[in-house]
Amino acid sequence: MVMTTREELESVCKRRGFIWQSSEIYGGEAGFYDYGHLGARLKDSWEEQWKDFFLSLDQNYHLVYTPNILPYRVLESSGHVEHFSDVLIKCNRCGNSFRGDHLVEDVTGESAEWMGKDEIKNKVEELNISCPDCKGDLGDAEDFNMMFEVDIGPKGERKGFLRPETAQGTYMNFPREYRALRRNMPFGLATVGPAFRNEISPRQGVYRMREFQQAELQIFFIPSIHDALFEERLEEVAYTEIPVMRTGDDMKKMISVDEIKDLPAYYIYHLSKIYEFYKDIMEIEGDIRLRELSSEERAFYNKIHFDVEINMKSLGGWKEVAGLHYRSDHDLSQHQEGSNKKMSVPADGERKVPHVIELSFGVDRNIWALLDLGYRTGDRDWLTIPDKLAPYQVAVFPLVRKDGLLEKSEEVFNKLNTKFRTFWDVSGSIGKRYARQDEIGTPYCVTVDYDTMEEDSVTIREIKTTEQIRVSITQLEEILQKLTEKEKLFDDYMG
RNA sequence: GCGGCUGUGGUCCAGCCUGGUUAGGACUCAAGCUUCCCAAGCUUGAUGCCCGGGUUCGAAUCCCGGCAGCCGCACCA
Repeated sequence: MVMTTREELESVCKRRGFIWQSSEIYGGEAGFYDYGHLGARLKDSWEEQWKDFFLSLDQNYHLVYTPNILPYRVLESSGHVEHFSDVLIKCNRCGNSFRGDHLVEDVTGESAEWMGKDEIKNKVEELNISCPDCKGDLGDAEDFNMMFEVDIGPKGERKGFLRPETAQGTYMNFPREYRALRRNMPFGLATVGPAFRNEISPRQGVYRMREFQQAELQIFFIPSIHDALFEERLEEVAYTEIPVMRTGDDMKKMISVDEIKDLPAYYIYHLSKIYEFYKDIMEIEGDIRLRELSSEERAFYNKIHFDVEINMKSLGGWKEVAGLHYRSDHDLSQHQEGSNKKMSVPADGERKVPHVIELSFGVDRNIWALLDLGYRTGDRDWLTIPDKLAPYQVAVFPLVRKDGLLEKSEEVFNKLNTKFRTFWDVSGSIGKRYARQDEIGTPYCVTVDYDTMEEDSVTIREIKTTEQIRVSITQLEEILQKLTEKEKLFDDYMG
C-alpha cells in the first residue's frame, strides 16, 4: 500500500533523518527546511545524476555558478522588480487584503497590471471601489514584493535582491561564454543553486518554500539556423513514447514524438529527454505527465510551456516539479536593453539575439516526489528508490555478534565502504536491522553468517523482494557494482 | 495576510474542560543478556509540556501576546 498522508511521510522524514523544518528549536520560520544526514545524501545524489544526464546531452552543454545576490538593475531589466511585486489594498473594516490590479480589472475589464501604487489608489477612488468581501472602505495601497531585498555595502547604499530564480545569473553570462566557447552554438549553461521568494503563506511542506533549490539548463540558439540540428536529433527519441496532456485534453496519453510535430524540434527533443530522465534515472513512469499550459496559465514571454507533473498522494494530486519553457529572445533582449551591452550574434548575414529554451527543475519538489512515490506501508514499511539515488546503497550486518561474526562483518564493511555508500549495523535482531534499512531505502543488505566463516561467502538481500542470494566475498564488490549500475538484475543471480 | 482548529520525550498520542503526588502510554533509541535471517524476549537507562508575559500559595492545565502547523479564503510574475 502506498503511504498517503503528508503527516505520515513527514513523521518518517523527521524520525529517520531526511527533511524537517529549519530553525526548529526556536519555533521555526515558515517556508524554510533542513536536510538531515539522509536527505542531504539523497539530494546530493539527485543533483549529481541530474548534472550527469543533462550535461551529457551535448558536449556544448556546461555548468556555471553565479551569486545568490543580484544588483537591483539586473532584476529591473529582467522585469522582476515590476512583475514580482503586487500592489495590495487592505480593507479598513474587515482587514482582508486584495490585489489592487485585480480590483481595478474587475471593474474596467482591462489589464491594470502595469499600474503603480499611486495609480491604483487613484483609480480605486475614482471608480469608487469598495471591499469585495464586506463592502467596507478600502485603505491605502501598499507595495508587496515577493523578492527579498538586501542592502549591499557598509552603509547599505546600494539595493539588491536575493535572486528569485537562478536563470538571470546564467543569462548575463551569455556574451562571456559565447566567446569562451569559441562562438560554438547552440550551447547550454546549467546551474544548480538556491533561489528565494518571500511567499505570503508558504504551505504544503517543501512544495512551496521561501528558499529552495533549482536545477536549470538554459540553451541558447538561433531557431532559423539550429532547427535542422535538432531535427536530426529527433531520430534519437523517435521511438520513445511520452505521457502528454495538451491544452484542452482532460487526461494524458502516451504518444510518440510524431504526434506533437506542431512543436519545434528543439522543443520536442528536450521534452523527450526530460521524460527519459524521469523514467530512467528517477524510475518514475505511471504517476507522471507532461502537461501543456494554456496561454492564460503561462507567463507572456513563454511561447511554449509544458510542466512536468507528478501525482503525489501526500500533496493531494498532480503537482509541478519541473518545466520546459521556450522563452524566445525575451531574456537576452531585456538584458541587452537594460545593460546596453550587445547580446546579438552574427547569423544569416545579420545580427540576431539568440533564443532560449529553459529546462527548470525544483530540486526539493523532486526529492519529495521520490519519497512520496517510494514509501510503502503494510506488512513492512519500505522506501523504493533507485540504487544510484539511495542515501545508503549497501548495509552490512553480522547475523549475530559472537563467534567472530562481528569482526568479520566490520572487515566486509571496510571493504565495501570505499566503493559504495555503506552502512554498518550490529544492534538489535537481524530482522530489525533489515527493517531499519527498508525504511530508508537501502537497496542491498549484506549479511555475514556462520557459512561466511567456513566458505568466505555472504548473503545479499534485495529490498524489493526481500529475496537473498549467496555470493563469495571475492565477487561481492563486482556483483554489487553490476546491480547498482543496473548492468545486471537481482533475478539474474537467483536460482 | 484573514478566520477556525491545534502545539506534551526522537515519533505518535493521553492528561487540559474542573489548576495541586514523581506528567502516563505505545513505538523508537542506548547499554547489557539472549539470538544461526526479516521490527521476538528479558534487564537497565536516556530524552518532553512551542516561546514570552500575566493571574495564583501553586500553571502542561486559566488569560494575553508571539511563533509554528493543519483546514478554508486570498496569494502563487
